[in-house]
Amino acid sequence: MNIVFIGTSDIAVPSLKELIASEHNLLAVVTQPDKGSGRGRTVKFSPVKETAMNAEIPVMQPEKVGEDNVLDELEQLQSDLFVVVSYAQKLPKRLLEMGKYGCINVHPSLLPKYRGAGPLIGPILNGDEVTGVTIMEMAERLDAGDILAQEKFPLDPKETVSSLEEKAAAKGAEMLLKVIVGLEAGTIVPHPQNEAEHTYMKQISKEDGRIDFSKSAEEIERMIRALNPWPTAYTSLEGKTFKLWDADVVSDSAEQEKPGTVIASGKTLLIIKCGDDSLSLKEVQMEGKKRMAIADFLRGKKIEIGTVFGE
RNA sequence: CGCGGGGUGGAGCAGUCUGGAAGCUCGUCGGGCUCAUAACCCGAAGGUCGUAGGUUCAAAUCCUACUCCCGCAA
Repeated sequence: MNIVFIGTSDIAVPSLKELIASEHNLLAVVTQPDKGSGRGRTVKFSPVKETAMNAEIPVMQPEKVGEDNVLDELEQLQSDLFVVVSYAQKLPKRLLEMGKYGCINVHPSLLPKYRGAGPLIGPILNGDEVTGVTIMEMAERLDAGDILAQEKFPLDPKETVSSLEEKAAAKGAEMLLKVIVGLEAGTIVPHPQNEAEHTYMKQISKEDGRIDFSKSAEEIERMIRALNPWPTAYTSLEGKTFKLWDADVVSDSAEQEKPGTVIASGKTLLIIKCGDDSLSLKEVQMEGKKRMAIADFLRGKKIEIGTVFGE
């Protein structure tokens, strides 16, 4: 089958690699334009572009995929199918109807739950026990298309967005090839999403990472995992940003302490009071420093009991 | 040329401004104390102070270039 792949970030790479390794014919890869990013504004290629270039597949990087000249170019490719994974641009109707088998999307959540920008973050933030990957026929409305395939898997108690992304990317890639086979054979029956059950995750911003210690320790611990690797849950210490990469919930008997206060400090231990229960910090990062185990951090920095974080 | 912090024994840091014997808290190894210990006491090993060059009687410290790591911003 002739396929055009549309995607950008890391989570799209396993799917792209599967397609490259398959018998299908990749006509082109569409990805976001290179832009100066990172420290010192170095221009870096997207992970998808890297992969495509290594496989010597033509790459297109339109500023807006909806422009007529871009669509004309895509149309000339005469692709049977368009596969979209994490592209971050809305696709116009003309493109959705272009391929013989249409335009399918790999979405790392159990649609209709977690439509939108944070499908990986939602399940962790809410403490779900199960999540999954959905492949759907793309519709004009965001993430609302008919479902072609869906598979579930359990979330690890210490799951982070990074670890979940890896799992979902691998699962998605595996499902993708099966779906393509099914489309060709005509054995897949699309079924519509249950609109009544849909939930939506909005884009997370840097500010969402600031920790409010008056929340429960459990809530904060989930937030730490949900915001790893970006933007990372953070607070402040001595006027500097202090990121939390890992922490465990512990019960305490210091009900009267103000949230954010250090209630225990030792050579390998630092416990902060939260609104309900406390957090024992495991891995932290001080502004300008690398992330490190709490024992390493405490070796060079003494934290007195009573110190208050986030002020 | 976006802004900024940093690279010092195995780990985390101080020392750099005001050049003049390599330090702190740990870890490791050996010994002691102890019923015992992650506790305590005694001792030891372990460092091209990111790299290269320069200034100087003398450089971790001052000057120049390079490199790697990190925070912000995007």
